[in-house]
Amino acid sequence: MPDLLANLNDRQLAAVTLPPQHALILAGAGSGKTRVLTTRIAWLIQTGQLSPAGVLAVTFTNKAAREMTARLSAMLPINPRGMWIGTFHGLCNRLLRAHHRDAALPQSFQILDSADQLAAIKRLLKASNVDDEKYPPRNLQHFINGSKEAGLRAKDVDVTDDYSRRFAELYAAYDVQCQREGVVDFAELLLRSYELLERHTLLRDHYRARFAHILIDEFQDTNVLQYKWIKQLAGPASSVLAVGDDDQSIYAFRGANVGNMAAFEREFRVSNLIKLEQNYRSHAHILECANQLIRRNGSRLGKELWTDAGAGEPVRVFEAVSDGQEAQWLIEEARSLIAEGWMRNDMAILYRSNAQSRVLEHALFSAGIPYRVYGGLRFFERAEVKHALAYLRLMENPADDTAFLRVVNFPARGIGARSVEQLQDAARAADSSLYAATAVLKTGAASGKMLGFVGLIERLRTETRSMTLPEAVEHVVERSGLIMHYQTDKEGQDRIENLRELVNAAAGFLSEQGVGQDVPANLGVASNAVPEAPATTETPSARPPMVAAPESLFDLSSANAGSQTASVGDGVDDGVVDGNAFIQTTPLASFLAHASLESGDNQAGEGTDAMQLMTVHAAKGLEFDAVFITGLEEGLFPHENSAQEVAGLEEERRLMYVAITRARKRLYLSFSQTRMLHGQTRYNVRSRFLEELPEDNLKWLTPKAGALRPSWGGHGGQGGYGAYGERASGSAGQGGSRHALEAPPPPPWAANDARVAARFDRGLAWRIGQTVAHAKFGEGVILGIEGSGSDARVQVNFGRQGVKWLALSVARLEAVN
DNA sequence: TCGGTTCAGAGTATT
DNA sequence: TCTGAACCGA
Repeated sequence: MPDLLANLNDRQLAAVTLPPQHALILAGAGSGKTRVLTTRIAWLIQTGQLSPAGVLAVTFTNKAAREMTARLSAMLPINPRGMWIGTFHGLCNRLLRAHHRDAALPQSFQILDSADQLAAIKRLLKASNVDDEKYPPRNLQHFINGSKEAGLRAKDVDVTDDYSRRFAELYAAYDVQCQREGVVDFAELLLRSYELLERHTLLRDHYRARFAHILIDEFQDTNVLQYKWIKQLAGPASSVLAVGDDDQSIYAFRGANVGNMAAFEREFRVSNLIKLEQNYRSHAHILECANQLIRRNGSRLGKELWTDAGAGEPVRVFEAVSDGQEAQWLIEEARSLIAEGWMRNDMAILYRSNAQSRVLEHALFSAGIPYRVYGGLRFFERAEVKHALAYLRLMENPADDTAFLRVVNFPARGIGARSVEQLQDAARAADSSLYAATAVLKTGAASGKMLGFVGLIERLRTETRSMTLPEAVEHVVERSGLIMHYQTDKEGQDRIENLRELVNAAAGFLSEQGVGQDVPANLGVASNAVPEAPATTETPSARPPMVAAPESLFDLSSANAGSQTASVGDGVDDGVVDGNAFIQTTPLASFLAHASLESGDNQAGEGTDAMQLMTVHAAKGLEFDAVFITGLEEGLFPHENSAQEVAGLEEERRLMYVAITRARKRLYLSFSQTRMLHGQTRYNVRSRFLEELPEDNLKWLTPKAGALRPSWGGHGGQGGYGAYGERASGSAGQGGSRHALEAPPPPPWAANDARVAARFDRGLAWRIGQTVAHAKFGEGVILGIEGSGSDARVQVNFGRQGVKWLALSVARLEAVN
């Protein structure tokens, strides 16, 4: 047996071999966090202190869960499937499937992703005749999710005025609608299983006794509800190990509550706080920058990274004239790295916002450098894939109105908005699903077409009955008419490819689950083990409502005392319920859940050696030999929407900290004096974060201009803007860049720069782009000029002081340079 | 039901 | 500048 503890440093060793008590591990970037987490589990099992079934390990992303599982199987000679390792949502799904009756859900409840949820909300607003101008669907969605993530049902929400009262009412109506349709949104997965555990004490006690060790990754990213969920599952005999890094908390905007770390320390009386501060990733110059920067944040738990890997190279800083020039410089730099043998895969370009990628992509494309952009549409989010899934969902759960509406007329079968509205009215009157309401519709051509659609779904269900999951998916993709529809579409080839890929995904899913490929998609694998078989009613009219009436919606408690005992006894201990959630339901249902919970990779081409482009957020958790952090400008990074408040600014600073700590060997920071944003050229001041880095660890590739002042000052003519060659040779002269650029041909951005330059000279005393000084606000750059004479006003970007309009007759401005 | 036009808005994002 | 959504006419 391999020695698990070999090569751990003292702190890591201490964390891995902690006694069974609650503990908080403050794990700095690159400090071997995942290794500690997995080795801890392996060590506990290997030393006989813990059985695999006693493990609950929670992550945020499927990727992290997969990595943990993979590392564990490499360390231990056991099948990690017996452990509960997964995302919060994945584990909640598992819990709810296993105890669906106690949770008042149909066994094959469907999961709404954010887009589905928004569609459901829009439908609700329309049905309730709500003015969606006054109550925008997106706001309501935000409100609902925010409330749920705080652990609040509609009745618990603080109502302060008519407006919020209406929101709360709509929240309640939305929950009723979801319940009627047998669907749950992401937040509901969490909240529902939280309530399940809260109300069913037997169930809760069972799991509390079972999970001897609970481990949570990225604890700084947990929201209030997730923390409550953990508290629900942690019993008197459980040990909770929370691993996180408050300095890498960058998701407050989506509900993460760093305060959970301090709360955990207090509420669990944590006596074991271990800091992992030795960094195995970056050279010292890079770490020094990270440390110095993050020290400016208040209210940290406190941590300083160190390395014994040596100083390495200083961090290079480049000032560009335009975003185009920034991109061009970056390409030259990347090219020389590639020439030196660096892998493109090991080089990343980071930016604060997605909009910045365009210029970079354009330049990379023109230069013929392969690149890969992270983000964007994921596989299961593609329209054609969602269409196919909607057919499958409808087969599984006819009450799913969201799925119904998505495909009732796709491919087009002559069912227009009018017919759908009629159907919706009928459904509302009968308090039934749209699917069931088709039987109620008596008259009109609409009725016939609707019945035809329902007939199609019924047929698909019957025809696929004895097929395996991939066969069934293929059958549906074909017979729904989707393939044929896309064949006539001239851009449909890719979509057809994706539909074929969906069939592969289904096959891959089966083998991942370790289930034979010959199991019928529609049949419960172990349906005998489940008290009630899935509903198999044939006709829509005869199909009973999927779930209990809305009145009983949140009555998860007393009435079920009997079944509570039963479900614990039923399955938990003989492994049925605690096994893979797949076992309790049909392959199709679990595949659909899988599709919702794991949106899939966003792009192919992972194998190719390409430069990696992504936002700083997306880079969290990754590392690269060389990293370019671009667009380090006030207003962009830190972003103008965040820089006004201390909390916002500190999160931006943590974001910068995350960005810096991605780099192993070489780090480049760049900013540009001008940047195209929203179709307009913006004049920017360099980011304050650059001032916050220790000068000793930096190497300026361009001369460092005075504080926060662009260096092009008052030169208005075009000459100043062909300055790239000038500038670059200057930096080479300073011994800066290794590959001096010698008077290149007019670069592609020159034209734009010339336009920019032309705008400077308006014959006024002040020019756009000019640097000025103000007694109170300091130095800034003129962004715009309005009016004339005594009415003349100028708009000035004072960097951290913000953008101000100043009347020239009042404000005393001085030209700088 | 479709295709075109018009308009507003534009940050980061996992499940 | 670019995108997505809403709207209108055929």
